[in-house]
Amino acid sequence: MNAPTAVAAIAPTFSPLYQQIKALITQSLQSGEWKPGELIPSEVELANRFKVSQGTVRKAIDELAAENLVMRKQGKGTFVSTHHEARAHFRFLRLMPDEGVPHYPESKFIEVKRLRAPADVARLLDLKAGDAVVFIKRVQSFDGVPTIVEELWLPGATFKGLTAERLVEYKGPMYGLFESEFGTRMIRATEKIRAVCADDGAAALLKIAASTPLLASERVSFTYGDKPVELRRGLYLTEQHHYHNELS
Amino acid sequence: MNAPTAVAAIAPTFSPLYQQIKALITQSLQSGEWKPGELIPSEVELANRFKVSQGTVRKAIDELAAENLVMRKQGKGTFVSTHHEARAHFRFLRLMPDEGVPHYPESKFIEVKRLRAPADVARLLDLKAGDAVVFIKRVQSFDGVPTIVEELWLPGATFKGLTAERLVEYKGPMYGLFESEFGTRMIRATEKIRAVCADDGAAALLKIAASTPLLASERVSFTYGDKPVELRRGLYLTEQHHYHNELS
DNA sequence: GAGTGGTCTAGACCACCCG
DNA sequence: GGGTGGTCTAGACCACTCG
Repeated sequence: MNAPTAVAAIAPTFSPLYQQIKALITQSLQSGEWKPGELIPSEVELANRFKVSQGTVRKAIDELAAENLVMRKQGKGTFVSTHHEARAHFRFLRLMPDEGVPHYPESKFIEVKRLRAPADVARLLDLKAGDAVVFIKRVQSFDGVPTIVEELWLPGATFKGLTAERLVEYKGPMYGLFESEFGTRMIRATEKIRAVCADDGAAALLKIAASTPLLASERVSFTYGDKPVELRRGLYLTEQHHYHNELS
Repeated sequence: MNAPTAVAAIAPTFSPLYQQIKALITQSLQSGEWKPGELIPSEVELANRFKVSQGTVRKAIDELAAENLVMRKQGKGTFVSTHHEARAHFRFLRLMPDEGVPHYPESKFIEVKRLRAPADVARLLDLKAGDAVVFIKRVQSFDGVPTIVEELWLPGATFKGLTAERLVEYKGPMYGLFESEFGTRMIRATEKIRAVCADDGAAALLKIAASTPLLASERVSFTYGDKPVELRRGLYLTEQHHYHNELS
């Protein structure tokens, strides 16, 4: 493996063993061999399966834990991460109340429909313009105060059978629903944030004056293999809340 | 070490060896034994010094590297991180151009003076109201377009001798100056972001209409030991730029 | 070729959880 | 008491850098 060839090696042909193990474990996560919330085999068991030492498996799992794909619990084992836990809820929700403890908002769905992807949406979701997408529009409120108006675009192929009923009856974060019902786990996301003036539509939904300044966020979320699976455009009212970020 | 006592242990008295080593190395970084940009002793050397195995030193340095306090370079050694490098420049500057490659803005200083800390500033900087602080106001421009107006508050005791001249003549990011001239390295920061309307002052400096929506950021930066050493309140024009964030 | 960080192994022991 | 992850060690070898 990684033997020199007659021509100079262009690409880095060397891949550490623990990275290969990590890739194998990731495959099992992706294929659903171990589902979110479940216990994965112990380190010694995986070491035997892959014919490597425990230390090598350990280093692979270390990285997966750092990327929030699994969670280690001393004395119990290693578990597949899930969006169904308090810990995970605030990983993607960065809007915090200026006073008081963070909590999850209530959702009201305005619109849920299937349509064909506009060019800009298609580009961000790695689809072709005209491909089927699910469009969702909702308003979220903290303690009854409408604060977020959000439009989501999801690849239609992945989210077949997603209806307004499913969304309404489901309690908890939407990423939990996506994970349980559609086998799609959001791993990471990139966000672009700017300041804008509320247009008439947003102003009406948030019950504020038009031209109130709002935070505008465009988020693209990715699942395994860096595949984009959600475009979310949100407007945030930041009178009683702020977007929290840690720079490190 | 960590011996059981007659009474039940209340606090977790156990601290892994590598954490203790990490703390010792951090002390040396803080004390200036190894300065930013410099090479620190090799892993074997540190292992000998601390009478532990190389693996233990390695794990300590692994964490320091993950926290951006040091940088490893295979074949060369481990270096103390510094803000004088391209890599570091965009760790704290999250405003990116919508088009084109990120680059550093030019600064124009509006005001540099020493005064007594208002109550809110004192609280965030862990000072007493009335303590001496340095106040800086500046405008930053990308390609000649004024885009950021920023007010900084710094503890007067730490930044003795900081003058407008030093700021103006210094080329490069301000954190580089703070590091080189005042021995204060910014390690991490927390940021609160909201949308606001430009007031007359900001509008004049940014050459925009009053009531243009702007991103308002309040950042508190910390040095070693989680000590707050900078409060920065910025207004960002997001017509041609956006605040970039990675959620993971 | 010597020195550095990076990988891999094997084995011992510790802290934690649970039946 | 037996299983799990967590720590620590000692030693071998690999990849990279530089004189």
